[in-house]
Amino acid sequence: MPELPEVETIVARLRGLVADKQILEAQVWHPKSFQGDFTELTGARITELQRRGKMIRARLSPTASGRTDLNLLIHLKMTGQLIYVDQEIRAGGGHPTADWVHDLPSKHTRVAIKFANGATLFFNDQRVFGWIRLLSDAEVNQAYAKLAPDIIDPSLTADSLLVHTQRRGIPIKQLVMDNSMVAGVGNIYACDALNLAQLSPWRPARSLSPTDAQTLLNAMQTVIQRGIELKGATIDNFSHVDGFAGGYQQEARVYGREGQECYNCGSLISKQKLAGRGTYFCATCQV
DNA sequence: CTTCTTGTTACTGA
DNA sequence: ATCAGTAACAAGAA
Repeated sequence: MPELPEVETIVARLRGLVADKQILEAQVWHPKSFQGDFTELTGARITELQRRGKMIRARLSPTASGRTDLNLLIHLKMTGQLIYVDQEIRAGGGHPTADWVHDLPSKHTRVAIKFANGATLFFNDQRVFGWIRLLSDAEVNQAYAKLAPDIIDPSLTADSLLVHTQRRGIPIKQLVMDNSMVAGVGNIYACDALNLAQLSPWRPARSLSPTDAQTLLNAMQTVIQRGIELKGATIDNFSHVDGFAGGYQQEARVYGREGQECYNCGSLISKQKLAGRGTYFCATCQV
C-alpha cells in the first residue's frame, strides 16, 4: 500500500534515473492502466518528477503532436509498482536489483515506458486499481485541488485539522485517511500515528480538543518522517524502483502486530474493522 | 466454491 | 446542501 513515504521513496530514486531521457515508446497491456493516448509519449522526455499526496506527476517536454502542457499522473493504489531496468542491469551489471526484476515484464506488468537509451520503466499492478493518466497541466491542477496539504507540508497546523474535525462525527481514523483533511496518510501510518498519539481510532472527530489535534499532527508527522527515513513499508508488495523492500514494516508501532505488545503500555495489540478497513490499535492506552 | 482484502470514488439515503 | 454509510472496482489469498 504505497502511502506518502513509499511514493516519496520511488520519486526520489526515479528522478535521477529518468530525467531528460527520451521516450522511445510506451507499451500498454491493460487498457484500464493507461488512460489517454499512449502514442503521444513517443519522442517526449520527462522534464520533472514530483509527488503530491500519493500521486506522482511526470511533466513531459513538448510532444510530437505539439502539446506543451502534458503530464503523466500516476496513482499506485494498493499494488502498483514502478520498476526501472536499464541495459546494464539486463547485462548483469549496473546498480544492484532484486532477482525478480530480471524477469520483467511479468503477468502483472500493465504498462512499459521504453527509453531511447535502452532502459524501461515497468508499471506492474496486480489488482489493476492503479492508473497512469495522460493529463494537461489544468487537469493535474484540478486533481491537486481536491487534496489538502501533504502531511509533510509545514503549512499544515493543528488549527487546519480542527476545521475538519470539529464538524464531523465520524471516527477520527477515517478523517486521518481522508485526503481532503491531510494528504498522504493511509492505513498503515494512520494506525501507527493514532497509537503514538494514544488516541482511539473510534474517537468521534469532533471530540478532539485543540491539544489532541496538535498531538495527532505531531504523531502523524513523526511516523511519516520515520517512514521516509526507512524508505517505506513493504507490507504487501510495495517495492523500490530496483525491486528492493522498504524497512518501516520492521518498526511499525501497531500495523501488522496483532497480539504483540504495545510499545506505549505493554498491552496486547488488537485488530478490528473500522469503516471496512483492518485497524490495529491498543485498546488499553488509546482512548 | 465463498468470503475477505485494499484506496478511492460514486452513489444512496437521511 | 451536507453528512454518513455502502457498493464498486480486480484479482488473489484464505
